[in-house]
Parts: sequence; C-alpha cells; structure tokens
Amino acid sequence: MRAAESGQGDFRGTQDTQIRGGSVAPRVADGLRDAPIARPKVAVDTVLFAIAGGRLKCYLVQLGAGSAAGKWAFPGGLVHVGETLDEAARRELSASTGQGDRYLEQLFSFGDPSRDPTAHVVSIAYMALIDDAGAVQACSQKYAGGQWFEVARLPALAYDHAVMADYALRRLRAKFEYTNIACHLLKRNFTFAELEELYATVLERPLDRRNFRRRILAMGLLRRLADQRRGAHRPAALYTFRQHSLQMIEML
Amino acid sequence: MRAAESGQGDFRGTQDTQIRGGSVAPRVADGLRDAPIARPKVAVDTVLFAIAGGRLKCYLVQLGAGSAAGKWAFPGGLVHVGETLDEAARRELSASTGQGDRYLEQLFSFGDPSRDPTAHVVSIAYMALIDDAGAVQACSQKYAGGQWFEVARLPALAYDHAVMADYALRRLRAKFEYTNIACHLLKRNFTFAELEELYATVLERPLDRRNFRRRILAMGLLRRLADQRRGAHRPAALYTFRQHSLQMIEML
DNA sequence: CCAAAAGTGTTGAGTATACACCCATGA
DNA sequence: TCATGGGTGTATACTCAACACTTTTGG
Repeated sequence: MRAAESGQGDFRGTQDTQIRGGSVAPRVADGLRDAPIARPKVAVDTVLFAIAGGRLKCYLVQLGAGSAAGKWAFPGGLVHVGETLDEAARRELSASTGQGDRYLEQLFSFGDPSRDPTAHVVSIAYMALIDDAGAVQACSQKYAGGQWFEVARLPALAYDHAVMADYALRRLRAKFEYTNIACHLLKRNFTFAELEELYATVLERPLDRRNFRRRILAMGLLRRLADQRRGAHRPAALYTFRQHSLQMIEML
Repeated sequence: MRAAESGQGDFRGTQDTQIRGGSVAPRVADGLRDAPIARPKVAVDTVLFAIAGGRLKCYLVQLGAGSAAGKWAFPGGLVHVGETLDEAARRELSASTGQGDRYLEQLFSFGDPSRDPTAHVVSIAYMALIDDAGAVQACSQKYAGGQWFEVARLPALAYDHAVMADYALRRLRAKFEYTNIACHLLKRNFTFAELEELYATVLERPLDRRNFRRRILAMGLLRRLADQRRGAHRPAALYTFRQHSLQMIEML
C-alpha cells in the first residue's frame, strides 16, 4: 500500500460556516459507484509559500488559455488515473515551478460546480512550503507566467482561488502555533533572530525575544551548532532543527 | 454563488506523516484541465456519529454488490455533476439513513488509486453528527443493511474506510476541546450531567465536575432554562446552547 | 430516613507575560 | 569607540488541577 495522503487538517482560527440545512436532493440510485452519466473532474491546486524580502509570499501563475485566461491562479491541474493526490500535487507543482520535493499538506476540497463556469471540477487544495523563493523558475508552457506575490497584496484570482489562499494562510498560521512547521520556511541553519523574524512575519505580531527563546529552547527541537553567523556586528549562534518531520507541540 | 463547502479543517492530535520526497512524475502537458484520457471518479463518504447507550457510535452500511460486497463501509457514493460536495454528502446520507439535515463537516480527501481496486475513486470524507441514533433507519436498496457500531469495536471496513474512521474520530475529539460542536450530539435541552457525560465519553477520560461546570459556564455558551429534569432523585437544571453555529473557543 | 444524583469554593502549583541591560563584533 | 544587533533573568499575574461535603428529591 502506498503512503497515505500527506496532511493533517488542523487550523483553529476559523469562524462558523453554514452547518444545518442545505438542499437534499431526492434519492438517486447510483448503480453502486458506477453511473454512465457525466462526472466531475478532479484537480489539485497548490498554494506555495516562501519568505522573500522579509515578507510572506505565495506563488501565482497566469493562466494562458481558457475562460480565465490572463487571471492569476495557484499552480495545479487534473489528477491522472493511477496517481495519488499527493503525487498529482507534486507533479503539477514540479511542472510549474521546478519545486516538487517539498513540504506538502492537503488542505481542503472545493467542489462547488460554479467555481469553474466551463466544467464541474472538484479541486483538492494543497499547501506547500519552500525555503528559497529564488529557486522557483517558471518552467511550464502551460502558463503565461509565474510570480511571487505578497500574501497581503494578491491580485484578483481565478476560480475560487481567493478562498483557497485564505484557507492556506489560516492553516499556516495555526500550524505555526502548535507545530515545528516553521523549519520548512528556513534554510537548514539559521540564527534565533531569523527564526523569530519568521514567526513575527507569519503571525503578523511582534514576539518578545526572551520569552520566545526560552520557549523554543525548552522544547528541545533545535540543536545549537558550533558555527556562528558573522555579520556586521556581534556574531549569532547558528541552530538547526533536529527533526524536519512534523511534530505537534504547543509552541506559542 | 453558492455556499462554500462546510468544514474547518482542524484537529490537533495527529502525528507526523510522510512529508518530503515522493515520486514526481515527468511533466505532462494537461491540455489545460481537459485531457481526453480516463479520469478518476469523485465520491463522498460520511462518518456519521451519535451517542447511544452511553457510547460513541458510528453508522456503517453493508455493501451489497461490487468487489467489496458484504464488507462494512460508511455511507457514500459518487458526486453528481452540478452539485456541491456538501450536497452530495447530504444526499447520500439522506438516502442511506434518512438523516440529511444535520451537522456536516468536510474532513479530508483520499485519492490513493489502490484504495478501490476496481476503479480510481477519489473520496472526500465527511463527518456528520446527530443527536438521536434511533432516528436512523436503513432506507436504501443500495445497501444490504445498516447498523450502529461502537467506535472502539468497528468491524473490518471496506476500502480505506478504517483510515477515515480514525481521521473522523480524531477530528471530533479535537473539536470537542476547542469548539461548541458538542451541541450537535445532544438533544436541545440537557442537564449538566449529560453534557459532562458526553465529554467524558467522547474524550475517553473522566472530567472533574466542578472544574468542568465552571469553565463551561464561564464561556457563556449555555442558557439556563426555568424547567428542570425530574428523575428518581434531586432534579437537575436544564440548559440549552445559545448558539448552534460552530464557535471556536478554548473549552478544555 | 435512606439512597442517589445535583450542586457548590478554595488552595497550591505551574505557566505565561512583562520588562531592561550588558555583550561582542566590525567599521 | 561607537553603532548595531546578540544574548540573558526575574517578579508578577493568571490559569489549571486537585480536592469533599451539603442539598434535594423519590422511594
């Protein structure tokens, strides 16, 4: 058996949604999972995050054809028969950005038939993280172009991708509070100031340096390295995460 | 535009999964969301929970045809063109149990091609809650039968439904800790003892009555009613939830 | 009047927050 | 030597967990 889809659905910052009611269509016999009529297509779309210039950014591609031509969207595409959802997400991400081998987590599935006016496409949204925005290169003939955008200043997005963006950002922020997910947005070695700046950037709030240090160190997630980062002033100790697998821990 | 899919992905109790690596297939031009080749089907499956006999139970149907005939599974079926995922889940749930108008939340999507050996079916898993297990009646010719099972003693399940069960249970437990989701497993009016017993049952741990009362009351989610529940002994005050929409609050 | 479930406060421990100064280096 | 970012400790407020007896009713 293959590896399960990567993703732990967990973010806490959501408000209420529609819960009760909803139209319940009359019963339709489905012929047990096999009807002859048209079926929705399945796609994956991935919100790729990175830090650049002290800002949290995500990568958008410009659609080159179809009803949404010219609009910006997250890289994605249809799932092939025989591949897992994770594989499809990695394949599409790799095709669009050259970055397929990164942290990847399934977020949520969007299936409103009106999300794409030309066809009923169910899209499984993913979030991906990389530590180097510069490593991405637009490398697909499929898209008219690709570019990093500050999450606070996204252009108008195609389909329902604005909802995906919102969902991804909330998930990312939530996981910053109770997992070690931050390691995927940092280089292998980093200073405490860099880690703290990352947290402040993603969470959009200042952190107390002493309290932050104490808590992070108390968890034992980091290993202090012998090397130092030498800059214009006092050198800073370098750290690295002991583990890069996702760990659920109360962090902040 | 229709209502978005209902669901806030959030549970905290998960362990790490596979994160990096994974095979990245060579780039395939997709013809922009429209390829002529075979595509995966899309289904929904719903883990329906209720309390019965002081135990947390979920409803399973027995498959009547196909490769998994005779095995137990969560009620579900293929998504129709033109309906949202929520609508599909409600339709299938209503067809199998008569219960379509209940709390419903999307959990996660499972797309491993080997999950169903006869076809590549991507399934969007849902969780649903009802306050009365007895209201369910097997009412589908599609299935050989339906029955409530204690979550701790599920039979062998078809496809990858055991993973779904695990996922749903973790999500439910997590939401008990930080939302008012419990209201959907209780009758409209209830005693504090009933609420506490519900929490103890779902979380599988005893709670201190005084601390529990204090915290729940301090949140102001409940309204005390004038009526009392009269039983064999001292009468108990009745309460009701002020709101049934999902609220994110630190509860325990 | 007895059995059984309902209802009620306090204390101590541990955790989270607020806060300011010295240090090491390069220029 | 000075400007700049790196690094460190303490006191207080608050939150969480542990704990047992009295009240009310029906039988």
